[in-house]
Amino acid sequence: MGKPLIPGKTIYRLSIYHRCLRRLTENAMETVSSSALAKAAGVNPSQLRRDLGYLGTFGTRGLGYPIGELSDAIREVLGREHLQPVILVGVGNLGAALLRYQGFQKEGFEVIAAFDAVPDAVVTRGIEVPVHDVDLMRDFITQNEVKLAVLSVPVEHAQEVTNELVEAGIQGILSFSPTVLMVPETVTVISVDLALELEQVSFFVKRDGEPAPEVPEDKIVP
Amino acid sequence: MGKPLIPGKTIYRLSIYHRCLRRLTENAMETVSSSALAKAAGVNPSQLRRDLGYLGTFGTRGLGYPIGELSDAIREVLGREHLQPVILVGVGNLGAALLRYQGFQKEGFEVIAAFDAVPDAVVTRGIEVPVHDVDLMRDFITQNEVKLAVLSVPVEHAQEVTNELVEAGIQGILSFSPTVLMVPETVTVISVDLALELEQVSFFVKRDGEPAPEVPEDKIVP
DNA sequence: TCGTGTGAAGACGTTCACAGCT
DNA sequence: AGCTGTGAACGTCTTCACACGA
Repeated sequence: MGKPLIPGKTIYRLSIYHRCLRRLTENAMETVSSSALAKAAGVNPSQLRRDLGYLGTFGTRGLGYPIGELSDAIREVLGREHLQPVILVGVGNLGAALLRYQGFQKEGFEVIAAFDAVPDAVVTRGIEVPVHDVDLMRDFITQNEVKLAVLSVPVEHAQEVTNELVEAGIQGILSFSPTVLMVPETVTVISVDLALELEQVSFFVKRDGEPAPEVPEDKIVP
Repeated sequence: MGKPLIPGKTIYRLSIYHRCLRRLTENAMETVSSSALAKAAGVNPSQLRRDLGYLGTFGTRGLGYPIGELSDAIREVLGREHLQPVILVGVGNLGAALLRYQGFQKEGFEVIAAFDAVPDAVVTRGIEVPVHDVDLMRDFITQNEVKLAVLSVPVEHAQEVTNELVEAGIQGILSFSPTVLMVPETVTVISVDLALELEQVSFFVKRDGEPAPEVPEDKIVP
């Protein structure tokens, strides 16, 4: 069947719009125009209308979009009607910080457990999530039907742990390892490579004060 | 003048290639073919050749690319011949983890100082970088001619701190705040939004075990 | 023969511009 | 008048396919 697929980039922006809409709701607003929401999200109004077009017809010409309905529609498309349980593997510097980080909760994700090769060595100050030995990971995943994992193990163990995750049934991985992970086509991996992002910034900073040569579309916030 | 500009996405991949090349150098290799390097970097060989084409003509037909020369050429284009000093602002959970994180150093960045509104409250275990009061930030930036900053303050202070950074002369910001930062055109901002990335993964995880509907090009690692 | 370099085609994403509804 | 929805133009990125050098 022909699918009315939504482009990946649109999905990303829908998440942004969703967050903006939430702030508007708190301010007891009822409708937004494409130009207002676009400004808040840092995109072109035309692009916003195109993106929202993928959801169906929501706006009222001359008026704008109903915030509540729009927000619900986005949440449904993103598949975020229900809480998604997440596990985190690798409770080192970064992993521990991510466990203390409140941002995932705010966006509706619950990190229900963490795993580490040496859980006893983990400094659990400020961490409320239980940290187990990585040997227990597989059973935990199957028993709790966890689909999402955050991977923050050292790069040299990344592929190995990924294989375990995949075998246990994980279907999506947010990886912080600076390496290319091999996974079956059915598994989604998104990599956040901190050093690489810094390198991007560095490139666009000219040494002699001239303006940046080009705009890296996605990530730039005008 | 007509500029032979390198596309933003190519810049990003050049960083990846550079890292892969380093690993090859360690293994005492002298040349690579586009297909081998492409495989390591997780991209299409054609794309790799096109990307390297922006650097000039390096490869030898029938043989491949000389690793050393290629690596140097990329480093030059990326402007990474010399160490770039970086400061970090906001030493909370995430900020502290980033200070302990070795990945920036590995990629040739030196975090020379950190700033926080309440530096005394910061747990500096394992942190070698000095943490100063944010009041000292401005002078530090001007005196040390720092161009790059990592921003990991709470979202409600992000814009305010950004303004200070920009006024002090910072030209590139790697931000971890889930918000749109307003900066002059001369300043580059790249945002890493952790919750949004997790939301991306979540979307591509189907609830009924069918394969992912589409590939988010950039981030996916095949 | 092997593998680069590149014109040309194709896929994709963004923006314009305006018709049409309220 | 104000603002959405969308065809069409435009620009960018990716991939193909093959000529050519080693």
